[in-house]
Amino acid sequence: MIDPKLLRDNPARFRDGAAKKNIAVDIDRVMALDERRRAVQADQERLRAEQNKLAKESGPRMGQLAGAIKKASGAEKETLERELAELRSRPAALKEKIQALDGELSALEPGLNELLLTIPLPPDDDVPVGKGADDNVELSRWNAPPTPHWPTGFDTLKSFHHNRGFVPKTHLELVRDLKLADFERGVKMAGSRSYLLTGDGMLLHNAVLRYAFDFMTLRNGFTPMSVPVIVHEACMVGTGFFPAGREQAYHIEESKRGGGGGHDLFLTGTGEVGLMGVHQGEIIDEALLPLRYTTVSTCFRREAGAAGKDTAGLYRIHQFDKVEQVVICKADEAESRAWHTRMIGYVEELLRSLGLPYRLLQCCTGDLGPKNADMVDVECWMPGRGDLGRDSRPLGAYGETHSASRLYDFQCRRLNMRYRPGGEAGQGPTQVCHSLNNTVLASPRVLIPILEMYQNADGSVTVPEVLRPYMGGKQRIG
RNA sequence: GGUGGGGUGGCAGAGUGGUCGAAUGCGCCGGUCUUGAAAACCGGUAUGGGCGUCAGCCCAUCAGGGGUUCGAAUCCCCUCCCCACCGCCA
Repeated sequence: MIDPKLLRDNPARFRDGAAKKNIAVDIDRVMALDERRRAVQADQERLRAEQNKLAKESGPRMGQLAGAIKKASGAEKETLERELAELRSRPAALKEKIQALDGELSALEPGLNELLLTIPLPPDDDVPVGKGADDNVELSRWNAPPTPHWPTGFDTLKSFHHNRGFVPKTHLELVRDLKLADFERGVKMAGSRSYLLTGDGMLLHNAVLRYAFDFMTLRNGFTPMSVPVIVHEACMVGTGFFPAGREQAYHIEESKRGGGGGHDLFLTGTGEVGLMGVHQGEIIDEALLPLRYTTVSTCFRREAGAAGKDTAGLYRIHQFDKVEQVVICKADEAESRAWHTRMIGYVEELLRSLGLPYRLLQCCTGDLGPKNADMVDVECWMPGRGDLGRDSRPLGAYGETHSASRLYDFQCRRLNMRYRPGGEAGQGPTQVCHSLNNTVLASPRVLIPILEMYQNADGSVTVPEVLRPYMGGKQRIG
């Protein structure tokens, strides 16, 4: 959520931000509702103050009178009753007014709160303005240098054949021929975009996840975590995936079961939700910041609206596993930016160690979600992807494998995660934390570049050297 | 799933209709004393929101929601969570 105070001070900034992101929100309506709410609230508070004062002043007298009336009779009783009735009439009138305002508030607030949740975080000024993915800007490329295994290295400007001397198979062909995955049975069991990983396919999947997890925890000091992947709606709203992405999440309607009770639950589409939810509603000890968490978790995505897109293979699927990194730091733009660079750096180092050519893309404003101020995607080279050449074989293309988001306080405000500057003894108000997140590695999607890049002319696949310890020393598949 | 007991400030723990945003202890911060520290003593110490140029004022919050009442931490209803025992279970 954005800071309502900032909205009041500078609505134009949020109007612009939403426009740049291509997100439709009626800022003027939010402002009007917000103003009305505060006016009603102020009225109500004034009346309450009066009510409290009256209760304090005349309350005890009322008690006395009520007691005296019980004992009294005749004219005396009548006098007392009259006095009591008079004392009661004023607070009673106040109460009616307060309740009327209460009614107005409860009619107003749900709508306002819902609208506030839909206002996106404005993109940073240095994010290029654009309509969609086509306007993203390439920041850098990394091409695999020569190795003993591949003396030529790999240059993505040249064809796979030129680089390696043979025509590559696509990952679909490789997993079929090497029996690494089974799409037919996956679809039989769970419908489209479902799959099984079998044999060496499963081993490779586990190996690369474990390698990435160890890379973040053992080598880079991130705290290893296991977090829930079925969560309450509050976690989804708090992390900013709802309401905008509601259609993307699997929904478990526990509340609809017989017997009543039970909260609805949602399957998370990324470990980010679980990691960010950990400290929901907490005031974090400043000395513990920045929190650096990493988790490996199964991710569930409905892929609503993606019908017909990337339907084949391991690219776009409903269930996958992902190592995710999250940083929760102080409210400081420079620190947030520094972490962003660092978190992308981890991914670059990881991909380089795997020998996978990649590029960094600065996402344009139109490609940002509601919750980020800035986002950098990492795309790996996938030889079996892209347009077909004259031989009806794919020419190769970059495919998104990572996404690094910088969110300022957008998430932490919704999650109510704060810290007190100056620590325990610190004076002054609490501050909302900043948060960032970035993929470390998602599999099986990353198996696509691994299999396609490491295939050999004879149809086998070499196991990347860094993964061999995680595969019992195995050097080759097939 | 069954039965019983609970949920109060950073923590522990009082409080069963007004004098309670809340005793007391611990912790924490500041001070006195001390060569220094400890002890002792004194003072301070929740969060969110609104108004105000400042000083400050006001409102809300005792798990959450609703109700009774002039007035609720306290009474009533619902929900959630925790603990104990029993049952079931990977």
